[in-house]
Amino acid sequence: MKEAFISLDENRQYEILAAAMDEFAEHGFKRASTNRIVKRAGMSKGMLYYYFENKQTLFDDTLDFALDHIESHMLRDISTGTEGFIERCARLSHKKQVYFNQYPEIARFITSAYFSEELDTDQKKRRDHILKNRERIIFDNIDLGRFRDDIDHRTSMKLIAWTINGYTREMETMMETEGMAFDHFDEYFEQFDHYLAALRKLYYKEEYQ
Amino acid sequence: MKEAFISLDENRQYEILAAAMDEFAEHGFKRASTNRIVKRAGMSKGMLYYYFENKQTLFDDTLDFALDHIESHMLRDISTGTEGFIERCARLSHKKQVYFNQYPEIARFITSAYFSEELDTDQKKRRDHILKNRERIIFDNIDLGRFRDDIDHRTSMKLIAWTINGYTREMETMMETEGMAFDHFDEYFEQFDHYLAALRKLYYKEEYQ
DNA sequence: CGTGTTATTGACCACCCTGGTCAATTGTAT
DNA sequence: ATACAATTGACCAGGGTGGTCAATAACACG
Repeated sequence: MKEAFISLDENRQYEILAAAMDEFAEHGFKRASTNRIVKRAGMSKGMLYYYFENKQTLFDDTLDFALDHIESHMLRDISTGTEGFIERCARLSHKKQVYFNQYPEIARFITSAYFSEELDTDQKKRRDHILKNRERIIFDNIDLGRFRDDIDHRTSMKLIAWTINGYTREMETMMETEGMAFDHFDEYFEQFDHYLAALRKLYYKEEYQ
Repeated sequence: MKEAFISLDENRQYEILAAAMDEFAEHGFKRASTNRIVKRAGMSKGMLYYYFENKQTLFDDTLDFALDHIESHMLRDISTGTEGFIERCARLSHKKQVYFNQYPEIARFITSAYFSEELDTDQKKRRDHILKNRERIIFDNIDLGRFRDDIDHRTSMKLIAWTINGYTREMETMMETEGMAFDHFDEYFEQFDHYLAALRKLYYKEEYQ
């Protein structure tokens, strides 16, 4: 990441990084092609090496950017006071959904990095640290009193988390295959509320439904 | 697929096809390397072309084999009489789990083919036909009377399917990352029964729990 | 206008891997 | 000894790789 790149217009920076993220996400580091990256970004081969030292630092800088971005955009301000587990899952899920919709390149890139064996030790550490944080926060400050008592609370939480993940996964694939437009967005949230109401009826005591 | 391959020992045939499936699953048709396939299969380059015409027919024959295999091993005898939806999902999920565990190469290969744009029209048709069948059977002959009536039956079925998929997905990733041995298999089924009992308590009328 | 600086190009490099071939060798059964 | 099947891996032309660099284009300042 040379000064030439840093002094670039911010939007142009993002376009280039997005091209790199798309390519790295699809092929991994080793099989990613710098030729395809410059083609995607609409620039010449020379410019890439005017902006970055080499393929490795391009990848490192891109990963740094992506992790910074997801930390500051998705993981900031997700802590709250006490709430029900269903509400917690729904909130986090919604936040994730919005982020994935707004920055699909970053989301895909980080997802692929999650399974990658090509990261160095520091990068793996940072990636795992972020994921650990997310897992911790989901069970923090939950009002367990809302759960019906004839089912173990841990069991309820597992089942609810699986259910809501299933719903969001189905929506994701629907959006990917059909290319969901913004007018379906309301419909999506209506449906979501419908299912959440059902979940409350199933898992909560009557007074919390 | 020349006679030389057909007259081969069946196990050896499978080893070679498995090597091809691994490679195609990981890289898709175009980026798959015949050199890596022969290395995985432990044979020389020449033999591959002694057994198959070229890369394309190798892929076609491999896909044919895989689709035949999954049809006869996983999709045969999955129809039954009437049963509850939870029991249906659990049964199909279990069957899938067992198959994925026994033939992971085939499962991965077909999964990758599901998203592939590199198939020809006939191959896409056949692939979609198999998947359609599987989707149809899941809602056939379900005893809807078991569901509690204060929640819409379609809603219940959606929620249950997402939940059980979530569980099996978690088990799959656990097995992939930790390399689950057979001694954990019992534990896995115990847990599964535990969650199924909870689901029955949640979604069924009292007399069916 | 000239001059110096920065941005930008794409032809070019040596290298590696590709799908596929084939003459040569080994194994085997008669 | 002979015929035939199985098996090898060096080899091919072609294409893609990460990376370089001399040549320009664009622009700023005087």
